[in-house]
Amino acid sequence: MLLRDEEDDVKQDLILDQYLPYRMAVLAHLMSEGFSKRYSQEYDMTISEWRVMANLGHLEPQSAHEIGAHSHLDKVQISRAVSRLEKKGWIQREGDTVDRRRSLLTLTERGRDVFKTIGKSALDFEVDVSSSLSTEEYAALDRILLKLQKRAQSLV
Amino acid sequence: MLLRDEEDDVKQDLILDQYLPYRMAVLAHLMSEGFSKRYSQEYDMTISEWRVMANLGHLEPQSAHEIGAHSHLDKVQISRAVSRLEKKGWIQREGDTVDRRRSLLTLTERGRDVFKTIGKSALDFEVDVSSSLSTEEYAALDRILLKLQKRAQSLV
DNA sequence: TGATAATAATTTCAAATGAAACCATTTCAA
DNA sequence: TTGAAATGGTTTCATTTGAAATTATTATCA
Repeated sequence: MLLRDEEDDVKQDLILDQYLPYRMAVLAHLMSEGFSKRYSQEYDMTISEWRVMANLGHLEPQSAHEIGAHSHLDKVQISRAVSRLEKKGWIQREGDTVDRRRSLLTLTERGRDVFKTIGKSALDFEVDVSSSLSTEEYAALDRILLKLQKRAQSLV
Repeated sequence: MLLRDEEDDVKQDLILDQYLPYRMAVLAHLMSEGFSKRYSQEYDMTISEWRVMANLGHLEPQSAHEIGAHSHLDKVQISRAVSRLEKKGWIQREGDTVDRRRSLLTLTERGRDVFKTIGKSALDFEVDVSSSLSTEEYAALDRILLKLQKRAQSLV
């Protein structure tokens, strides 16, 4: 499709507020701000750490590499997040006996509590944000994001 | 609205790929990657620099403060971007005679050429990414993003 | 087999970033 | 007026980040 402005001409010049990648960046930033504002009150946690925990909360055990494949974090970010989380006592590593390069990561009991608490608050936040949308709009957004992500992925 | 999963229960546990703020972050990142991949071939430019230039490309002159209000960049980022851009010879500052704390920024001729070239490529990229959407979907996305942004803004 | 390549994860080092301090100027209010 | 507060912008300093190098282990295949 061609993108057209109000006069139905093909878009000629770039206006930042009307530019999709910019709008996505701003919105993603606002959401991340808004959410981390909630949990950082109680817990000191970075985005990377949160993503690692969320992955483990969903499936355990996983290696750093597996988490990387499901979190859009690179191996350095994960390595750092993991060592911070371990220091906090929220996750633990166990050497993989089959492949000794890897460690298998699991949440500790305290880590699981933290995940549950923050996870709950994350879902609340999502509900809050998307309360501005109708059920149909939410469904449309889901479909559209899938398409865009697939397409954007192919362009990287 | 309540968010429901496939079994039509209210969402109970957080799954990262299905979590809106995460999906937005990933998509925004993919777009920014994809686009900067195109222009960074020819021009060495950061996101902050690009946003400053895009603002000036749309409206000149502007002070750093005005650009900040339209770019979601803080004053430190802008100050740095501006001095880099000036060093490259793409923008110029002129002291504001009315308020001598401010500088009025404009693109140089070369800067405008750069803006035009990259702006064109940015629009091409947007067309590419959104080619996966129908006209209706694109319109829906526009509406939805406006709502979400408004809502997210109110939650920060 | 054994040499080479590939993989998982960590470390290093330079550059980017953010928060707070700072400077210059302007606004406000007593 | 004039002194305090506010504003526009820059600098400083400590932290975070990313790319490339490094270490340890496993896979490949001649």
